Amino acid sequence: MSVSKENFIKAIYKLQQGVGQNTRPGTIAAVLGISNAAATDMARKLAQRGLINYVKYQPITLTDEGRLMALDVLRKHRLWETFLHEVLGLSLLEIHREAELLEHQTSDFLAAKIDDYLKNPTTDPHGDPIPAADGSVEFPGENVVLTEAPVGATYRVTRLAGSEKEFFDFCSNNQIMPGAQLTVGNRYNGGQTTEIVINSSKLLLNTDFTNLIYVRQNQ
Amino acid sequence: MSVSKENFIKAIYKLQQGVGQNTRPGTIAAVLGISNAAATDMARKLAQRGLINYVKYQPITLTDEGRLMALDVLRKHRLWETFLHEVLGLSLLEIHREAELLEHQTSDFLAAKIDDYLKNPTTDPHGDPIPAADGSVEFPGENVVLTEAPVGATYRVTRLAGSEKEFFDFCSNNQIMPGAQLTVGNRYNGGQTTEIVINSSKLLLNTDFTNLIYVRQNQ
DNA sequence: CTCTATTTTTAAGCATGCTTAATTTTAAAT
DNA sequence: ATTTAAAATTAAGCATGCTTAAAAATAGAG
Repeated sequence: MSVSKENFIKAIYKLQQGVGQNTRPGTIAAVLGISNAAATDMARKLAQRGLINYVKYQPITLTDEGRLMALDVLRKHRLWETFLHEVLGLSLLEIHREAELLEHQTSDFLAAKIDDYLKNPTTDPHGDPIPAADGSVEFPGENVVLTEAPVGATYRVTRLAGSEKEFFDFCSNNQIMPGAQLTVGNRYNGGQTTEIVINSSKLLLNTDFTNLIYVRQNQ
Repeated sequence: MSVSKENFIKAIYKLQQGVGQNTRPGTIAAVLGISNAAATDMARKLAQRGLINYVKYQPITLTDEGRLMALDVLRKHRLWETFLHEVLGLSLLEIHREAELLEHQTSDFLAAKIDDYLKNPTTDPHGDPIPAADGSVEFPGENVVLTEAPVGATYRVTRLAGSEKEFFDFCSNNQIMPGAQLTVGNRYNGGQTTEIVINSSKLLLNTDFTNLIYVRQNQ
């Protein structure tokens, strides 16, 4: 399978996971940075190979085979991220960039070796679950996006879902990382702004950041 | 630069290193497993980009820029081989196969991180020199191919230049690896067969294997 | 319910990196 | 020196994965 096809399948999988997102050609095209026409074209090809369900003008869904392929790529991506972070000390931003390339050139054999070396981790450094070789995934339990976490409670960060330098720089400058503890102090702006307290600093975050931070309530 | 172009440039570099080999399109095509026509075509394109010197019907040479590119790919290949061998415990055969893919998807940044982690190795597990980031290479000193090593002397293995499973299986079954000590006992068959003693076993090797084993005389 | 704006699809075209077949050039043998 | 075999080159064609532009379908606003 080609890099383009793997990325297309992966994009569909991720869009299906996200809330308020759709898997229409235009959305996929925007994610991948290609034209709508190219996305439609690719959809036709992948449907023919039995990887997606595609009816003209309808949203796309993955077949079982397509889902397995997406999970395979995601597995390799997240194994690399974990490896690059824990072994080579790359930052959260850097691991994404490198894993994006390496994921497509990784044999099942090599993935298994990395998995062994890391002692079969279940989440990557961003807090995303790492699918097993057979495609099974343990979805994290009672996670909630920070935008919607009730005021007054204390949480642990479980996941940083961004991919931009600005976001990771901010997180790293403020010790926001999976495992970190924070309290939601208040909400302003009709819910657009969330006040959190972390490491005795008070921060005001807008939804562009709080939508990317997932937390789990303590106890 | 594309994977095809990188592999083409790399093939030229390696053929230039080898003795009794040439850098004509047909030879390159055979190494890469493509048609002569495709090799000629690629030669024209790379010459246009200033990476090779190409005159119709003449052997190809690398420009300075092309040589640097070859060394960059080779550096990444050999860093990966070293890393996969030393950290993940892959065999000499396995590291080649995996590095062949990873080498093209490795940023200079990542290569530097791997290099640091390994404490700047100068040779890979096969005994091949690892070019530095600036393209400088330390060629091993008084190496000689086992086919031509004088009879009666004792040597250390410096390099295993093969890429086939059969060769590596044989080497690994007989403790032939960089650093191993051996004595050349005799030569038969008009030089086609070399008798060596290694680990108190006597082995008779033909040129298809002795051409791939490099040694340095003790002291 | 109709019109319009948006999205999707189709069509045509392009670069890359291959292929096979035909032609040209070179090299080797007599 | 000439013939012949091998190698290199050119030409034509194909699949992939894109592009832009035009046409068709859909969804949303009024």
